[in-house]
Amino acid sequence: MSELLKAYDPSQVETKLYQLWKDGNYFTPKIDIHKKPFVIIMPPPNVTGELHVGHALTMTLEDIMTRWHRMKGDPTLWLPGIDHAGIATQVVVERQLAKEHLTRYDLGREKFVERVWQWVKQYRHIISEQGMKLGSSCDWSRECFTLDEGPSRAVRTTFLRLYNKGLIYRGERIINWCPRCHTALSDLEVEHKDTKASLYYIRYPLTESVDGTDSITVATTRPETMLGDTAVAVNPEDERYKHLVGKTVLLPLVNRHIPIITDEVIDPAFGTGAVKVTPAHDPVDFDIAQRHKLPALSVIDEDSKMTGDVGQFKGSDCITCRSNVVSELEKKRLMIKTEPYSHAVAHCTRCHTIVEPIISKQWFVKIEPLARPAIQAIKEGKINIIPEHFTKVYLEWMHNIRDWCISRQLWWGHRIPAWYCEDCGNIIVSVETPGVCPACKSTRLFQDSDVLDTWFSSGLWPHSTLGWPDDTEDLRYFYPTTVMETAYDILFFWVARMIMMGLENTGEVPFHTVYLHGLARDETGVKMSKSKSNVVNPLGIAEKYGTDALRFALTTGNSPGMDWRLTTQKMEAGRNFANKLWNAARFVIHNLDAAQLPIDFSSNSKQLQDRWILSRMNRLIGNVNQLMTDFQFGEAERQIYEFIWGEFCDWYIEMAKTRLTTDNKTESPLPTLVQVLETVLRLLHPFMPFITEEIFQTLVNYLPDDEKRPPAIIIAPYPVINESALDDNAERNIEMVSEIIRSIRNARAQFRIEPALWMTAQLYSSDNQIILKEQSPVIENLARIHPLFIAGQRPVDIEKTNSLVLVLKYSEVILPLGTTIDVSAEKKRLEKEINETQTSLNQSRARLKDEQFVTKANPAIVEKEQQKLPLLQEKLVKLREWYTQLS
RNA sequence: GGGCGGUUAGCUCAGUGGUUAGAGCACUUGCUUCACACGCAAGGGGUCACAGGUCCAAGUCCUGUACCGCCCA
Repeated sequence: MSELLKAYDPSQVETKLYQLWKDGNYFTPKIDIHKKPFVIIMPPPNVTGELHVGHALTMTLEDIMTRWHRMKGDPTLWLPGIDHAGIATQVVVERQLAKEHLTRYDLGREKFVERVWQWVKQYRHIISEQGMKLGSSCDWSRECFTLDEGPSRAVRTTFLRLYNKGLIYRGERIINWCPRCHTALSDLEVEHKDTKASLYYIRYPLTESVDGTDSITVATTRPETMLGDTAVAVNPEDERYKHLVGKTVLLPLVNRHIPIITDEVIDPAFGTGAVKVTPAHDPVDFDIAQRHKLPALSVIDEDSKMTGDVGQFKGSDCITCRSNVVSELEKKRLMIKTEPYSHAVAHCTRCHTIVEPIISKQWFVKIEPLARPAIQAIKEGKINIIPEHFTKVYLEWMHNIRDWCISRQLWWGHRIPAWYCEDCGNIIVSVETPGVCPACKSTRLFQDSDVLDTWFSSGLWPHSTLGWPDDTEDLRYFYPTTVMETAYDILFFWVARMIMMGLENTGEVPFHTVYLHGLARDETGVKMSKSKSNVVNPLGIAEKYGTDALRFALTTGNSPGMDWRLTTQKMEAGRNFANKLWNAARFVIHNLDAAQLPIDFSSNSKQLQDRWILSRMNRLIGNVNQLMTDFQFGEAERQIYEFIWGEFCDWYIEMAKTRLTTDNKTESPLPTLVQVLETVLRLLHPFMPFITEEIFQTLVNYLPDDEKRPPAIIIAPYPVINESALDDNAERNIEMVSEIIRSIRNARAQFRIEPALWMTAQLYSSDNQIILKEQSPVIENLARIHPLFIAGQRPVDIEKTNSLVLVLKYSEVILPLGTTIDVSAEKKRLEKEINETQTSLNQSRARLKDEQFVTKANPAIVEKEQQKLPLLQEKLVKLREWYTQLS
């Protein structure tokens, strides 16, 4: 057996195996209208850069589901894609240009876009390669890019349809403006950071005094915007100001007359209870102005500089202007006071520049008619979110959603399919580029220069990738898809918009289940992000530990929606597990090789050890299938791990060694060894695809030819439980055997008996002699006992001073030690054990006496309790007996 | 301000009502045992944050408190 190395070496096999799967064309599903397909549309990674471990988790979880369903025989489609990531990619390429001391304006739109396409070409390739290295079994033949012809047409078609329904409109509204990116942003693209600032109290003089009052004091964090004030507002219930409502103030520095109004949104507890209203530079004030038909006066421009009729302040940036305004007000004694104040300031999520609310002409989606059915779909259970508590987060957001600003002043993305006629001013929205104006027949048309928010195309992804708006075979068969799997931080960006747009365009939900995983943190618990430069390249890990080890580390024992850390220990654990499995396989194959006979592993043995491991394995199979169905992948994987290591390797293989080496009459364990190995390989394959395929490919060379055997484990059937293999009796009997072995080993360790030394022992059990005699070779080998004497009743006359008596659940063991034992220490040990046994016996009795328990508890639990009682009683009697004899 | 999550072994985390709460790493002791030192064997280590409640039964469900974190405004 030279071809199986002593330690598993992933670098030798991964590339080869991925090629094998590709050559077999296993990633592309066969459409079968009689079967329900399983479909995942991959949330496409941004083309901004390489994948990080967060993507690796996404890919691994999706691959686990995909491989599992494929093995179950479902036509399975996992469709990969890449996102053009408008603003993010543009920022990245602009940064690259900056290193050459160039801006995008130096290149011009056409050249710049060309430059971005170069970037895309390079990274699209890298990202796909990374996906393959991670073992992703997605259908590369269907891979999509958001700017491909198909998805682009879906974008334009959707735009047109929504426009025609009046759900897309163009208008002047207050929007979030990034002065660095020079574009509008949606509410989701700004992040609020708590900032320490000042609250300024400014006195606005009344045009005429009322009852001795000649001014009103407002509080603000942004004194510079006062230049654009068009009102002062107070709460209608605020008694302090009732006499001033309807009066006029003279706005300082600009000497404009503005009214004092009331509005419900004003918080009387904030500052003085009176605030200035600047409709052009504050979203709340904009709403107030709409309600009161106040004019909006823009005083800050797209570069965050003061503009318009603000006299001496014109042209200065906001910050400079702020201090100038403050000192002017101080000179005029209108600045009452300032106090420290902490508040949330909006920043651009891409470049972290402070976002300026300004009024601008943009395209918007009227969101309420889209949100309503999206709320319904979740409430009616047509879509299920895992973990469940995100349902509330989703609904909360959906209920408070505002119209969505979709136009971006960028060059990279889907250009807005709207044209303006230079002659008659007509707006033409169209999927195809129009030649003439339908209104005036002019050919002087120019297209809107803006592009759409990237997330506009993301919202269409589950149907646009399948061919929508065309009525394609893919769309008919694979839509609605099954699962949308992604990190919870893009629930709103992705999932929510997909549900709205999917329902709007197709009338059906885009997917039935949303599975959300947590965010990657580094070893110290800090969230991974490029700006903190603590991101980890998954391929580095895969190279060092193996892809399977990485996948194991990412998913084992993790639960949905929880953040996680990737630690060296976890990766090592994954690598060690792979090596453990590898060596178990090596053991089996060695023995197959030595047997030189084809092994038919389909027949079921009657041997106790075999019945035991097959029973345990089938329990595992049952659990795993249920856990997978419930999306508890981490727990499923953990249980497979524990079975392979803790039961198959530690006990079954160790016991099998005795049967293989001693020339006895028992049936060979080889068929069962092969059967269990082959089955756990299939169970584990979705999680650790490479090593399981590699072992499978080697193992089959030693098995008799079988035409039904699949050529690769990737398409082998996933194990299903064989109920008839469940064997409580066998499990109890092996528990008895292992209890004996463990106790003898324990005693040997405690009394520091040389591990290599063989010693004798006597084993007493009135009810289990036959089984124990049958299992004695195993007990002897594993506890290093010879000979082992087995009888029914323990005799009274034993050498008290140099024998150790172990009272167990099902038996008693006498270990003659060569030396004299410390009787008082031994009595102490027994006392402790008697007490413990007595306590559990009391508990058990009390429970069984409790009528409530007996009548109300699950009968299986009661029965279990009843079985426990005689065992405990017997043990206690034996412990006491021995204690008395020692005295 | 509103909402959500977390608090379990020294550390990182599982635990989806059932009795004696688990894993990996770390720790102690012993082992070059013919699959594996990426290993084997035997151990030590827990008031499941706190306070009430529901239930035959609570780490698990409910209410409240404290601290940590996140999201939204």
